[in-house]
Formats: sequence, structure tokens, C-alpha cells
Amino acid sequence: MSNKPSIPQGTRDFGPEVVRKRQYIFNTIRSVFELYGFQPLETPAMENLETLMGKYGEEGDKLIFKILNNGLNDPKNQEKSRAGFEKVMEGKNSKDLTERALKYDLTIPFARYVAMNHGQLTFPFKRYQIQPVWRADRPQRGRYREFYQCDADVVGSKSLLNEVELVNIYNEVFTQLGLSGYELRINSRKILAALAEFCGGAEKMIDITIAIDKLDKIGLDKVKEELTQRGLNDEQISTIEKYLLINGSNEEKLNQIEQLLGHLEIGKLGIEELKYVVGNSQLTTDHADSRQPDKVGNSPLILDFTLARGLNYYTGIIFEAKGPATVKMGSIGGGGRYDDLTGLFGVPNIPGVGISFGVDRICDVLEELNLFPEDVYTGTQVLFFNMGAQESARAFNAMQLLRKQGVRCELYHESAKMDKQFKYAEKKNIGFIVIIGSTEIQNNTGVVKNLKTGTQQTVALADLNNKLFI
RNA sequence: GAGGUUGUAGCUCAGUUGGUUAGAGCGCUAGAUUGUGGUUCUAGAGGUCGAGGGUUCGAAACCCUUCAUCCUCCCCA
Repeated sequence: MSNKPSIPQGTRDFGPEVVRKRQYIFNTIRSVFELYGFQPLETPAMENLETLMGKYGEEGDKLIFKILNNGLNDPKNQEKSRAGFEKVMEGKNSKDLTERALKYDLTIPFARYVAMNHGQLTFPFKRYQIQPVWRADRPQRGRYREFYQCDADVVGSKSLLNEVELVNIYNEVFTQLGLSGYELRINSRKILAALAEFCGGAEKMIDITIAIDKLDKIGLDKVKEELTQRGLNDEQISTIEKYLLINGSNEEKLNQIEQLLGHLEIGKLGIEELKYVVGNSQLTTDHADSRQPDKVGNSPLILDFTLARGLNYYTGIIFEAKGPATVKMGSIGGGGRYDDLTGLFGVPNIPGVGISFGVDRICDVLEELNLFPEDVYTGTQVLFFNMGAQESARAFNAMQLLRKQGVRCELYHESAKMDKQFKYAEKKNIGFIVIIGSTEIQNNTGVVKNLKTGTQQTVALADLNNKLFI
């Protein structure tokens, strides 16, 4: 009966080393967000269920973690509880059973916040948010039930300059993380809408996008099969095929899409958006496109008309960031423009655009590619050996002086054999040790040893300073 | 929600058609070595074989149930 302790499925503990790696990513993203003028925001772990339901599509609703109400067994609530349970058994939601839920992403809570505070905010409001979110998904590679998102959103501005900035944020972050070879795929919902219209009906848009989004995975023939299953006729499918065969550099793709969908009003709008964003992003060009490996020299920003993205509130430009093609991992970031997100909460006409970084997946990718810098592994810089009562008292004084200079130090917790203290330093990846024993006490000195090189020198305690430990 | 994989020491894993006391490497502890680590050598500790039930003279192995895990689909970060 004495079960081993455990944690819920899809959640993880993070040990010291992993936390350091994650903080390295968090800090990189945060500093870039700040660099671009975004301000921090935090919202509660839980939201009212009502706030979240219906915002992420049918599938999304199923993946929301719901929180059971308290006091269900209270005699005065029992009747309601039973009725609520019946409703849930029918597949409906019941406030009598659950009225709160863990947040599913950061965008909807942000929209809720903006709707509640739009009177006080200065627009355009640029906020970033770094917090965990929860999804009741089945865990697998790169998929967790609790994971962090890092979002940056701009609300209250229709300018495409925002999209251009967000593209550059992606580029800056991934470049700083050493993730060259990442891809930032971009499309516009308006293009997808135009395709649907051209194929005879806006109501077909979801069917079409779900199918063509899979092109990468299942190939053209299977996509056509799926389109047939979803009720598209041969003529429509042949149009979609033309659409899917669009190929070449971003410029070439734009020309081809113009020929195909440029005659439609919404298509024209989408093309203009993409032209603006692609044309103004000014990214460096030392990246390769995994779908066209022969064309080295493309920008990491890649036009991809098959990109759909599930979240149904997007209306304009959409983004999806992927790691280098060599790493098998889903998207490591995504985002897009939404014209009227706060409208869902009764405050219309506040357009917005935002992006998100998936830290947990980025961490997995950096791990796989060995891209963490050497110094993320270093915590303590200097270990003072404990050579006895008097000796350690002297060491403690010296250590405190060093700490005042910002050097991260510790004193071994008890007097022990040097062998043991050396091994402790080694395991904690501490680069330097300082030995203050009886000889050193007499001379008022300490022995400073660099464990990486093995060299050591005797230094007057008064001369101990941070420059010795670099 | 559907399908599959694996579960043996702290970690990574062996374990033959079911057969005595379940093994290895790494790690851990101690010693060689009482002021100089990483190397080497020696010794030692450490297991309800995921849990429960069944088949059998006998189960880590075969069957059932259950839990956990990882992976695939759906969808996504």
C-alpha cells in the first residue's frame, strides 16, 4: 500500500541543472521582449471556465483542465451536484460542478484582461507574459500537460509594422540561442479564406485548411483523398492542387498566388499583407528551407500557403516557428493576428497580433543539438575548503569579502578530507577552490587553485578579489 | 479519445525452451592516500524483479487484471 511518490502525468520536476537551462532561455526571450518595448503581465493560473470555453475550437475545449468545485457534498448543494453530474455525463458543462479551469494559453486570458482594463490602458498596449499553461493532452515527445509559454502581443494597432517587429523578435531570440536553421513559416488567413471562396464556399474553409495543413506529413495524394472525403469535388480539388504546387522563393510564390487568387478581394488583401511583412522584415539570409534544400540562401522567413494553425480566432497573418529540420519536433512557437479578440468579452474593435515561444520544446531542441553555452552549468564559482575550526573561521571571513564583490562562493560544510572536498567541487562544476589551512593562517594567505587547469597560486588574503576567478 | 511499447539495484540495461543463492557497467561508501581532485587498484553496501491475482513441483519469464511510462494518431507549444 505504501505507494512510491509520484507526480501527475505529463508534469515534470526540474532539477538545478535543468532550471538553469530553462532560465537561460527565459532570460533570452525576456530581454528581447523588453528590448522591443513590451511590458510584463501576469494572470492567474485559473480562469473562469466560461472565459475559456469555445475559444479554442471543439478539440481545444476537450483539452481544458477543469477544476472541481468545492463543497459539492454540502447537503444544501447535493441536489445541484447530482444535476450537474448528469449534465456532464451528457457531455455538457455544468457550473454546478466546475466553474473554474486551468488556463490553456496566454492569449485568451490576456484578451480578458484587456477587455476588463481597456479604460486604463495606453494603446497600443504591448505586453509580454511568461507563465505555465495546462492542457489535458496525452503526453508524448515534446508534449507536456504543463508547459510554459512566452507570449508577446500588441493590441490596439492594425499596423503591419507590428508583424514585422514580431518576425524580428523571433529572429533575434533564435539567433541569440544559436538556433540557426530555424524556420519561421508565415501565411495569412485571408489567403486561406480566398482559396475557400474560390472553391465555392467560405464554409469549406475549415475542411480545406485541416486537409492541406497535413501536406508535409502525408503527401499530396493523401491530402487529395482527404479533401474528397470532406466533400470537395474534382474541380475544387484541382484548384487546391494548383495552390499546393506553388513553389520557389518567397517572391516567386507571391507571383503565383497572385495569379491564382489575386482577382478576389480578400485574396488581394492577404497578398498585400504578406508582401509588406516579407518585404520589410530584413532578415539575414544564411538560412536554408527544409522543403527546398537545394535553395540555400533563403531567409528563415518562409511563405507557406499550407500553414493553417488551429486556433480559430486568427484573422490575418499567422506564424509558426519550427526548429531545424534535423530535429523531429513540432512547432516551437506560433502566433498571428486577430481582429477582434476582446469582442468575445464585450469590448469590440481592439485588434491585436501576437506570438508565442514554447520554452519546453525549445529546451528539448537545444538539448538535442547541444546548444547550451558552457557557463549555464556553473553555479558556485569558488569553494573554500574547510580545514578545521580556526581555519574555516578565517575562510568564512575571506569568503564574505569575496561575496561582497559579487563572487558566488561557498564554504565546505564541515571539516573533511581534501579528497572529499575536491570531489564535491568537481561534481558541482565549481571552477576554483581556496585552501586556508594552518600554514596559510600563519602567513595570512590562501591557496587559490584553478580546477580546470590545475594551476595554483598563493595569494595574500587581502588581495583576494573577483579577478582571480575568471 | 483510439492504437502500440516498455516496466529487473540510485542510473543505463543483461537475464537462454520456466529450474538452485537474480547479474554487469556507471554511481555510492570505505581503504590504498592525515595538505592536492579527475586516473588506477581493492573491498563493501544496495533488489517486495511496477502492483494484485492465476497456471505450475517450481515464475523475473507464461495467462488475467491494474498502475506507471514512452511512442503514434487526433490536435498542438
